[in-house]
Amino acid sequence: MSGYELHRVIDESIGNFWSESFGQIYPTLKQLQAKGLVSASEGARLGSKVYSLTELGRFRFREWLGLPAQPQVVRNELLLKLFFGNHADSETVCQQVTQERHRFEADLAHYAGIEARLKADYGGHPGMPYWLMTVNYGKAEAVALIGWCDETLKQIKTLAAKPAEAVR
Amino acid sequence: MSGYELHRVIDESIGNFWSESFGQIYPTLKQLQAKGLVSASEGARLGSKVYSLTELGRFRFREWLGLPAQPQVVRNELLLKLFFGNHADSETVCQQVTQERHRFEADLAHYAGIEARLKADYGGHPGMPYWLMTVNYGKAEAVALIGWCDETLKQIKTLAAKPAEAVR
DNA sequence: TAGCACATGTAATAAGTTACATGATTTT
DNA sequence: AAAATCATGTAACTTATTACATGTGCTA
Repeated sequence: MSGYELHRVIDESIGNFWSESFGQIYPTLKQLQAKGLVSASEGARLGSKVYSLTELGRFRFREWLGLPAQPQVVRNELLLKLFFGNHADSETVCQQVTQERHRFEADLAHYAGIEARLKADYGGHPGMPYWLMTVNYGKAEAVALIGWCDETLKQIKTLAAKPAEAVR
Repeated sequence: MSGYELHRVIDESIGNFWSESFGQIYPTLKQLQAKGLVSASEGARLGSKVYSLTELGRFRFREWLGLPAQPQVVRNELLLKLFFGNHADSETVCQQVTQERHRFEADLAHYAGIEARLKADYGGHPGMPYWLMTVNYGKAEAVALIGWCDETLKQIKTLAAKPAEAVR
């Protein structure tokens, strides 16, 4: 597909856990072409290009699938702020946690939408079971962290009510 | 504290969800000093500096605590590979998921260690309840995702056994 | 014909890691 | 005396986003 199309498809399919900008996509496609991993042909419009994996590219792709996935470096601003929670008033901290809870709720709704659209548009596709597994990852995470938000909000309120007991 | 100490303390306290390298720490301390948010004084060693928050710095810090936490852009290589699971054999995919499961188990053990050390070394500290909340976040996430790993591994094995039924 | 979606690409900027260079102090 | 730890700092590099510049082709 074209770089433009690639961008849209990435957003729509794996947007929950991956993203690429045009500034990455276009230069990378050129590099991949230089390495012989993709080939370009004329698109429908003037100046547009349609890329396909070469045989070498497909081989390298499968090779990559077997390489152990590297975990990314996590930077969680909510937790950073929560860590210093005793320097803020409890309302401020609750606001932060509540906002995160809303975010996870929105994620869940989003996942439900994706799942429905996926099943409606691509029923029977061999990739489907794997696509749903990635959605389930997000769901499992969101459900667990909504539970954490609720528990944490309760704890913060308890702390605010009886600050003397909090330190025990 | 000194830049060096800051690096160590960050690793030991909030290392689960935040990290800073020397290449960030030293230039940033200088910038903070230029802005009047921290002040530097002579350390115990020749050439070493000990930084403290100024009153303005402490004010800005509290201000920052109230600003809504921004979620970071997630890039999950495991899910990216899993998404293309139908292009690999099921053993390869299982390996990836199993590796992730090991990672989460290791995280859990790590959190247990942190919690024990925290309670032993800083019992009664007013920050403790908040510190434990950040640990609990990691625990909740890890437990949920270990569950997802188990469920996913089961599904992949089912797919491998009856590929024809998989797509339904 | 105006506006939107399609389409490519580069430059400026941001954010951060790694490696290197250097040296003091403490511990073994 | 050697090794480890404490300590500062810079330069090179990597990775990625955002904004900008430019233009095509369809549709209301």
